[in-house]
Amino acid sequence: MTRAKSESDRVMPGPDQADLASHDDDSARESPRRRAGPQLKKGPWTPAEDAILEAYVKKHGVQNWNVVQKDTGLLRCGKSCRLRWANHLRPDLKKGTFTKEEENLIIKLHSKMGNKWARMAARLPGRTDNEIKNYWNTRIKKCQRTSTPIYPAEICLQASNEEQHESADFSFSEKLANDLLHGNGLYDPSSTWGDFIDDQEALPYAPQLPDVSFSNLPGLYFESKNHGFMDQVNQAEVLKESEISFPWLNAAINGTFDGGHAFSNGNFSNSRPMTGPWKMELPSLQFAGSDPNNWSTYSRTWAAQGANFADPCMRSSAAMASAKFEHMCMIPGNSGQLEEPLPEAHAVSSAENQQLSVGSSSASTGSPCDAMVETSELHFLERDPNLYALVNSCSPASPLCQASPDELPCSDFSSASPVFVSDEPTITQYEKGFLLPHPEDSRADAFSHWNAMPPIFQ
DNA sequence: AAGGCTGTCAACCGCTGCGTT
DNA sequence: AAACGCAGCGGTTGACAGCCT
Repeated sequence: MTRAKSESDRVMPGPDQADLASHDDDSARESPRRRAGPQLKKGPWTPAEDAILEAYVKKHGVQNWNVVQKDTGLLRCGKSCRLRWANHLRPDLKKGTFTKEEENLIIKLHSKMGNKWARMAARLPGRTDNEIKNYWNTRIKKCQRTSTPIYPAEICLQASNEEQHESADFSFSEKLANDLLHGNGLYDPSSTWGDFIDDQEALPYAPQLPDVSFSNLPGLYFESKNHGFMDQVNQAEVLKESEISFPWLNAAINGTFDGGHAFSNGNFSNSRPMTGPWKMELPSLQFAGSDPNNWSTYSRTWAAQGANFADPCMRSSAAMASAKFEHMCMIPGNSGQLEEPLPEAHAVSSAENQQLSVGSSSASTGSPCDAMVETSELHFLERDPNLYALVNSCSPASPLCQASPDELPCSDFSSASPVFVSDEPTITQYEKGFLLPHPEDSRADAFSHWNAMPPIFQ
């Protein structure tokens, strides 16, 4: 849809109008925590306010935004000033709709980064994170409505080719994420895992598997509004598949148990150091009850399921989701957010061998695994012989399973920091050919809109 | 013509990381 | 080490305009 007015033509409300609006705003949205001081305006900026802010920034530069209000008399908080400047008044802003090239770039970047709008904006000169975010959200809606792939094949292919030039290392995770993205309407059902590994022409456009898969892939299934994931998945097969298709996963878990190494961040690192914290978001699973002390039951229940996945890639994806979910959710004694939903999981244990129906609520609502898991609690494998057997049955042919614990993409479990929050990267080395992405390239949210997936998931 | 729907945009909110005290 | 403040980020919401029926 084309807007009648360009950004620059957009009619700002006049001062009177804005004032009226802001008064309404203030009375309705006044924060009780607001500090004493002048009543700050909210709502649309007036041209006069813009002029004041612009003049101030041109004169003093971008420094302490909270000072702006004091110095200029603007009745806007520092945050509001900063936002206004960054998104509208900056001289280097490019106005107007995105060009086709920019759109393609956004799609490509999103396939690599996920919802890292600011980072994407840095790659799009003159564009703001807000613009990109709005564009993407609109795109998501559109794709959802039309059941079209979020990542068009040509874009993915392009990204694939470029990445092959950019990196000499074939990223296992990228391949894997590619696999997952095939589920995004782009999946080639003829592809096998072997092909996946061997096929250098496969699309690495959606790299950074660990974060992708673990934080978001579960939602791919769990958030499906029309079908319960568990209605379709043979969990035993899923777990088995995980051994075949995701040796590193099992190896990682193995490492956790055997060598004190694990993917404790829920992320893997390549040779570059991991920087910054990592929070894993997990699917929202809604059960009728729970056993607060036995998440492992869940894995057994899954393993007992008896349906089939139609294609290997979906199984692969599910396997990852499954394994990760188990990995996290079976950890007893999780603190924080995990405890609250724990009772819901009780039904799982009491409903063993029954098919689970998985809720479709958004991942943001009280997921059992929406938690920061304490590393000190990661002895879950010891408590679940079934899973222990599973993870130890990792294919010996897989590179990572042959790797020593030190080679595994795992962080030190002895750390007291939360499992999925990493302050200190400890993973630096991988089996050759299985390099995992740098966190900064990780698409933490790339699959955050899986509920917008085409019919293959619906 | 009117109302509903959709797309676009701007802005706010809460959270997090980081630097400073 | 803890508290605090600031900057930045991502999610969400509301307003508005255009399209469709």
